[in-house]
Amino acid sequence: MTTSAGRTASRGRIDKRQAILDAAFIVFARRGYAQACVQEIAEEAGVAKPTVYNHLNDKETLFRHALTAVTDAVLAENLSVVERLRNPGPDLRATLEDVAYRLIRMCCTKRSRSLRWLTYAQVARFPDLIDLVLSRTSDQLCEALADRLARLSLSGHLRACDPATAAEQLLALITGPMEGRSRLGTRTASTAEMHAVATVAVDTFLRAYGAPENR
Amino acid sequence: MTTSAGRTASRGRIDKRQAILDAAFIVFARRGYAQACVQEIAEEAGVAKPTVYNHLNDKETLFRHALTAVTDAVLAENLSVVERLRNPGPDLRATLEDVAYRLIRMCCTKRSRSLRWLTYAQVARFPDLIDLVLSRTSDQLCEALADRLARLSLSGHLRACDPATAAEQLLALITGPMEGRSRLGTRTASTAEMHAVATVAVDTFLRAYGAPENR
DNA sequence: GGTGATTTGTACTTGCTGGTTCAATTTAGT
DNA sequence: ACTAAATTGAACCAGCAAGTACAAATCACC
Repeated sequence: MTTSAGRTASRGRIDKRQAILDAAFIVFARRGYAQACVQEIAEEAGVAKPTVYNHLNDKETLFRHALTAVTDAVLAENLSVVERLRNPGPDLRATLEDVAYRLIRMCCTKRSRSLRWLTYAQVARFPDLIDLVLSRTSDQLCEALADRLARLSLSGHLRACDPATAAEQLLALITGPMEGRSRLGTRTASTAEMHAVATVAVDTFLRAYGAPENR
Repeated sequence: MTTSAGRTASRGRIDKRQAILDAAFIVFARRGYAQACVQEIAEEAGVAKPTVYNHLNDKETLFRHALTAVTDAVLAENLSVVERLRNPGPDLRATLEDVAYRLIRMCCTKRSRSLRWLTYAQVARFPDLIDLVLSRTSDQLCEALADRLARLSLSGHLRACDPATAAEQLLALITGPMEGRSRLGTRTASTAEMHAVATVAVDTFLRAYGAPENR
């Protein structure tokens, strides 16, 4: 932790910290926490092993920093997708299908899958990471979606309902089937399959929550 | 469960194989695969370390056998719950809520959670286990549920629909929210919370798939 | 009681990996 | 060019766990 963010005393060469964190996530995602050895991370970052320990104290902080960084990135992407519901076009169903499809694509990203997998896999060793990752992804995403659904309900596009549970269920209808179809990320789903899941999820959602004219 | 099943040539003492497998699952669930040392498994089984290697060749086969055994047990329990839909009473909604609630309770079992966690956590090391566990739990459960829903559809209790997707979505509505609420099994959900999730899941399911009089 | 197979305890080898040390080298800024 | 910081490569230590060897003890069965 020589110079963290302030950046007055510049590094001897370029800033290798980011390269190390990126490499750490890649290697952790490839091997898992226990199997990932620091040597491999150093090689992936194009750096010597002691340099890794210069920037991050030990393997655990390396893991935490790498994971939180990716978590923030994934959250930002997800939120930007949900934000599309702020201006629903005349065809609500089409807009929802578009959002659902984009969310599915996000969840199938290598980065997103690795993030879910790593947090789930290390729940025994780092139980607090579950809370951090889950609150910054699922919870905030659900919250944002609930906001949009509430407005849609007020404007008469959806029937009166509890927006929080509606959001929770819509997300479940989207991510649940995809998790099974993709074998927890082992199999890569086709575009057609993702479209199909999105369509059918929105269909049941609108049957349950749509205003009579959208049902 | 001293002597397992057929077992003509009885072991020197009682059959310790089952005790070892049970202990293995317990310890693997407690520590994770990498952190679980064979010594601890042996102690948990009340057995010496070399005895473990007498019955199971190495740590990997130990893991595989323990996991498949638990998989089969969990599947059997889940199937027995879905079987309750074979005789739906006059109140379909109540029956569905009962089944949903029981499934939720199953999913929150320590054994069931450990099974999901272990398979997910070791996907990098044993990718084939994902297929084995998923096909014997999610897939077969979904299949059985689809069978029951198809009959309900034919008998006019549900609207005409594709039973496979209906089952997939009902399971998603049940398990998805619970996975988030329980923080991937970190937090133990209250009975009230489980009932609430079951009720609201069945409600949206019936809004989307119920026959007009059940909607 | 005898016999053969199984179990047990202990100790050992082996291999791997996290983390450190250190002298030599390279780099950035002046 | 000079200095101070950062980087590098290599070696090194410590700990931990998988798997094995082996002699002593124990059990099932006759």
